[in-house]
Amino acid sequence: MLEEEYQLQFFSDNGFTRKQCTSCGKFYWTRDIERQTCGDAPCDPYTFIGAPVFKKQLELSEMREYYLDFFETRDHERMDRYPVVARWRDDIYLTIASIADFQPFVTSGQVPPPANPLTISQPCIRLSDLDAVGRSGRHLTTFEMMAHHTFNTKTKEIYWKDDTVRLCDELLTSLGTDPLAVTYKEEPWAGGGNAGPCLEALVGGLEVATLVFMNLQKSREGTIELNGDMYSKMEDNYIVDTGYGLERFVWASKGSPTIYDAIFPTIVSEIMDLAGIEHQLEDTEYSNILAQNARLAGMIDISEKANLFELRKQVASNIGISVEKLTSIMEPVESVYSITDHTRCLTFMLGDGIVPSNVKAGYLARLVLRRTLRMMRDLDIKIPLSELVSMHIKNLPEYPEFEERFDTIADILHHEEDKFAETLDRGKRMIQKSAQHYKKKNEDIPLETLIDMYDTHGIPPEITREVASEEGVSVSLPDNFYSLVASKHSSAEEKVVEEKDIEFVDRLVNLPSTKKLFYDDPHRMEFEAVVLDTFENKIVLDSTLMYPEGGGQPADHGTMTINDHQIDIVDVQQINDIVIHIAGNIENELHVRKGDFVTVHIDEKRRMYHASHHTATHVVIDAARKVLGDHIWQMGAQKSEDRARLDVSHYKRITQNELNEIELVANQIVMKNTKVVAEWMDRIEAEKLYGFKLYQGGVPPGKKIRVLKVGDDVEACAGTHLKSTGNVGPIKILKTERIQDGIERLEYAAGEAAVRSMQELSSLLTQSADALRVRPEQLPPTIERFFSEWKELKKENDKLRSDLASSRVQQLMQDCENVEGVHVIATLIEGADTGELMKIAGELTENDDMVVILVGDSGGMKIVAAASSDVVKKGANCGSIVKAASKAAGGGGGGKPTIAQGGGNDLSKLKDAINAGMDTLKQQLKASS
RNA sequence: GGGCUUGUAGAUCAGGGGUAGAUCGUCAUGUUCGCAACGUGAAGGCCGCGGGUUCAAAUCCCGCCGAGUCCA
Repeated sequence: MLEEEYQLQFFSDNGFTRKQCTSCGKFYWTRDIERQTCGDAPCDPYTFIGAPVFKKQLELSEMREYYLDFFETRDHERMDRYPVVARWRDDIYLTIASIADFQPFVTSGQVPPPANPLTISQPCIRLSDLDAVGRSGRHLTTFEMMAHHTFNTKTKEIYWKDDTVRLCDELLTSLGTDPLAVTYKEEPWAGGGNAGPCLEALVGGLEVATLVFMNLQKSREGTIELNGDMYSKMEDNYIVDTGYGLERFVWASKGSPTIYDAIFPTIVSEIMDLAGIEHQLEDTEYSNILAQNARLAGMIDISEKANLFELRKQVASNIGISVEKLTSIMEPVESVYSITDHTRCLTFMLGDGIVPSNVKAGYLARLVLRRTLRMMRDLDIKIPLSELVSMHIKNLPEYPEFEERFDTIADILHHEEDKFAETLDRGKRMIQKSAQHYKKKNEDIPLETLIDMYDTHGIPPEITREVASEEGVSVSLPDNFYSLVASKHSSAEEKVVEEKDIEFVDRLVNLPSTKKLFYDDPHRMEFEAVVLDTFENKIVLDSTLMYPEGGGQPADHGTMTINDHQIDIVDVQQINDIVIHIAGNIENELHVRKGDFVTVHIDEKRRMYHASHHTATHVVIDAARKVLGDHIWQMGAQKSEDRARLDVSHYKRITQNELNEIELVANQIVMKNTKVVAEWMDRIEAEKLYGFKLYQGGVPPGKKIRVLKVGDDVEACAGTHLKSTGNVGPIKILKTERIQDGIERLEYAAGEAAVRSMQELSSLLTQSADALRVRPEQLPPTIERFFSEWKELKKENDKLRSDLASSRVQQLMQDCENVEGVHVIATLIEGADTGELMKIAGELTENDDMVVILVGDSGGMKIVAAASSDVVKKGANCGSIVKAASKAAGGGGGGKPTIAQGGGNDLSKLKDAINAGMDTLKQQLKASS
């Protein structure tokens, strides 16, 4: 990054000099002429622990208010926070920074900022340093990024670097920071396709703020290189993106040994009590250990296991105790810190409506939740998670929405606890079995099993080791366990590259946006338009009434007439703002040219069916939310002519009662017959008015969005709809399906389709009832009766068959012939199937010196041979007897020496089969005698 | 979105082409004033559903449904 980017008027006016750090070699700005190092760890150790850098100690809420108020009085507009789950983004699940609130449309300039300049304190969640949380003394999964942002354009600059640094500096000094202690380190920043110069504000070894001047974007033609990527200047809009860590400010104001003791001391101490740990920060020796640990951890990246050991070694030697002693002191304390942090993370996640799942954001919630449960288990903390979350909610009165949602949150947590307990139980049984297996072989449990337990069954390796050692089998757990798991995945992954009509897309760039008439004129089904371009079977018009596929609503169909020629339009797609009509029945050439006038008729029925299912979808989600709760979010939707489906987030299976209730409520909404209202609104205004619930079906681009109200549901929606809910007609929910953990799929039909599906259902009923000669309402008991009778008859049949078999045994004994000194019975048993033959054979061979070759003729030819064990000793092998016999019958067979079965299709070969069997038996007996 | 595992008696699981099993639980019965414990015996299975391969499928293959889990 260029040096002049950092030459600010503010620095020269205020006696700053630019220096190079003697330790890391990076450049920084300071007022302190004596200073040698940049102020950042590891060049400078933490000095604020035990010696706060601010004059006053402030709690989280006080500090947040101080900050927001500071910027508010300096002409910044205060913004409400955004949710921690980034519903408005499709590239990230969680809000990771304050600027994420304004990406991508505000930062790209497509949408004007909600205020300019603005200030906000945005709760963020980052799970990338999960292992360091609790251990480093400073890492958190959840933090608030306080920020002031400006969005500057070519025509209007609010403020840029000078004012940004000035405001930051004023803020720090207003809190009582010694101006000489503040340094600003130059550190170019890049992320998410943008980049720019950046200054890190450092006090007492702690980075308290990051001031990013975003003025570059990734570009192939760019001339500025950063981290191996090329960037070019953004001329039209350049952005001040700052981030001040609220929790760090509070920590710096208190100077406590760890950030955790600064921000939620009461919860930490409550959990310490529960874990039976004496957490006496007044105890100077104990406090010193924590402080030493945090100071050194500030200088080492402890996500590596080896580094953690190194940290322990240093702290131990500084304090003069053994590493083992230190570890035994630190580990439980670190776990408590981590539990405290993680439960706060869960509070925000669940409070903002994430439903734990095995996919997407829900998976991240479950990951944090299970980590927490594991640590609680290790510390033998037995209270439910909901109580810990409840402590956080009480501690966060600034977030009343969490309190409101607590019942649902607690329910979700209990549900998750049960699930994890079941997973662990299942896992333990598997490990016990596996351990016993290896114990017999006198071996350790192999690494493969350890990985499999985790990867396939979700059992953490520590638990595998623990359970195995209870069984007396040892397991070696390598340090790089998780990367071994990861490598197992990466080797199996492959990517499929999609081919696109690049040539066509390139031509689209030069075309104007297609005028979409279907919003203003939703009921007109015929229009004329001018052809702007064609490509193979694709036609672009200047305007259209045809709805392109989008928002789960399929494209309109129709016919296009040009002169006397008719073309079927079988698909309509939208690329950027251009609608493409795709023809189905072209033979060699499209009889349409640029500039032609065409008349288009839309398949009205299809459109109406789609519209009706689309409106019904909004009705159903409204009903689902009313019945199941506010955590219901649309996770996907698809409409067709005869049905529609909606995927919603929900943490348990929808019961039949709930389903009935949803169906009822949905139909009540229909019967209320309220108007369906669509209006184009300013995006920011709509978000302010309705919140992010707008984006159930994804985030549409653009400054203005189409806001659609159906019943109490308000969403950004581009689909075609009916005029009022009454027009939907009946809604019949056809089924639910759990497509993923935490996601339920509802399938339903609306209007005519609903009537037809109900007719189908009742016809199924009457058909079933007719088959049983009963009235439909008699079906359940009748079927019950039939089924149990069927079972009884089956049993009786079995019993009779075996009775029959025994009675035949007597009779068959008379047909016994003597072959090579053994008793042989070889005969046809009419109407017998394999099972019957087996029974007879089994019983006959209870006699000594007995061989039977039985043939049945039920469903083809069945052959069973059996021999008593003494004959087997004499060389008889029924497997080969049956093989030979069934081969003669044109089939195959086999089995054990004592008993075997086979068969063939050719009943006329019956004699041949018996003879072949006999021959084989004779040979066997001869051979061994 | 991708990967892996899995579905057998009320529960937990074995069997992995050749007559469906074990343990616990249930019921009956014996010993007991009664209970527990124990002995003896019995009941209890569309082997998730539907196709296919085969003489033969719980078992192999395909599809569907259900459950679990790791990752992006």
